[in-house]
Amino acid sequence: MTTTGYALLGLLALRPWTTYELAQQVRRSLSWFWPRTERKLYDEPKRLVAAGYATAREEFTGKRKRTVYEITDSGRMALRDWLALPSAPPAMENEAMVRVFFADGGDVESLRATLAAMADGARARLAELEAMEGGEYPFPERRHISRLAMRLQQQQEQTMIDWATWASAEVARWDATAGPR
Amino acid sequence: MTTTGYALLGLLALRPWTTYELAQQVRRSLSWFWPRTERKLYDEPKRLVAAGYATAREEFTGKRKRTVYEITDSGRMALRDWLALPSAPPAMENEAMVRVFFADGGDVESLRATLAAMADGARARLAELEAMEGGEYPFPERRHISRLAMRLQQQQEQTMIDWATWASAEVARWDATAGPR
DNA sequence: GGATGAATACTGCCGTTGGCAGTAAGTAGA
DNA sequence: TCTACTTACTGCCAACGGCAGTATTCATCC
Repeated sequence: MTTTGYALLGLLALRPWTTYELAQQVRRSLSWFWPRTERKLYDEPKRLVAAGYATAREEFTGKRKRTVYEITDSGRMALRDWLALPSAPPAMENEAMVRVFFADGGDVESLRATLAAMADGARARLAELEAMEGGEYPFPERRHISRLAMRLQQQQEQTMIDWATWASAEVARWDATAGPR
Repeated sequence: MTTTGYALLGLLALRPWTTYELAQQVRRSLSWFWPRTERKLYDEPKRLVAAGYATAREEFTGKRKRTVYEITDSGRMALRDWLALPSAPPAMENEAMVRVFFADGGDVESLRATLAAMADGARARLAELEAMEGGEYPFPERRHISRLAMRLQQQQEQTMIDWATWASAEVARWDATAGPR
C-alpha cells in the first residue's frame, strides 16, 4: 500500500464515493498537498478492494455503469494504524525555481517573466483557497481539521507572493543575470 | 526533453561534471526544488548526449572508468530557449499533511506526533540551509542567484514551523480529533 | 603491511506515476 | 434534433523511485 492508497482510504472513511466523485474531491482538497493524476485514481481503489480495505459495488444510470467504493472495518483499522506512522519529509517540485536557479544561462527578461508568473500563480491559488473557505463545505463536522490544512496552504502561497515580490525588486537592480549593477 | 534534462543541462552550463559529482551537486542544491533520485541522474546525461546538448568523455582512475559530461554550444542555446518558456505550477507532496487531513480517522496522539515531527523536520532543514549559507560556495559569481533560491526555501521552512506551532496549539485544546473542546 | 570501512562510479530490475488519447453513455439547453 | 458538457471509465508508454548489487580506489588504524 502506498501513501496514495491511504489517501483514498481516508476519503472513503468519510463516505462511499464513485471513482469520478473521488477524482473531483481529490482535485478540490487532497491535490493541494498530495497531487495525483485522475488516471491513478481509477486504478488505486481496485487495489484497496484487493487488500480487503474497501468493497466495490456496481450501479447503473441507464446503460452506463459506475462503481461505488465503500470502506470496510479492516480498512478503517488500517487507516488508523497508518495515521500513527511517521511521515516522509515534504517534497516541493517547482519548475519555475529551476528557471530562477539557472537564470544566468539566459536573458534577464526571462528571469523577470518567471518571477512575475510565480507571483501571479500564487495569487490565483490564494484567491481560489479563499473562495473555498467562503463557500459551503460538504463535511461540516470536520471543518476544524480542514481549516488546519487550508491555513498551511494559504500561508505557503503568501510566502511565495512575498518572496517573488522581494526577488523582483532585487532583480530590478540588475542589468543582466550576471548580477547587481 | 524533460525538466529534469534541462535542470542537468543547467548544471553542465556551470562546468563539466562526472555523473557522481552531478549527483552530489543535485543533492546539495537542485533537490530542494526539483528532487530526483540518484538513479535518474545516471540515465539523463546520456539523453543529453543523444540530443547533441552535451558530450561525454571517459577518464580513468587506475582501472576505474568515469564519464565526464560537458555542455555543447547547442546545449547552451537550448537552455537559453527553455529558460524563456512558462513554467508548470509548483507541486507540493506532503505525506504529513495527508495524515493531518485525515486525522479524524485516528487518535489525537497520532495527530500531535505528526505536527511535532513536521516542526522538527522543518527546523532541521532550516538549520541545514543556514549552514549552507555560512559555508563556502563553489560558484561565487552566481552567489546572487543562489541567494534568491535559498531565501525562498528558508521562508517556506519558516512558514512550516510557524504553521505547525499554531496548529499544535489549536490541537492542544481538542479532547479528540472530533474537534475543539 | 594488511584489514576495514568509506567514497567513487556505476547498472539492473520492477513497481508507481504522469500524461495523453480514446471510448461511450447520459443530460441540459437552443 | 443538434451540440456541448458531464459522467465514467480504459490503454499505452515514458518518466520516475527505490532497492539491490558490482567493482574499484582511498584513507585510517593496528
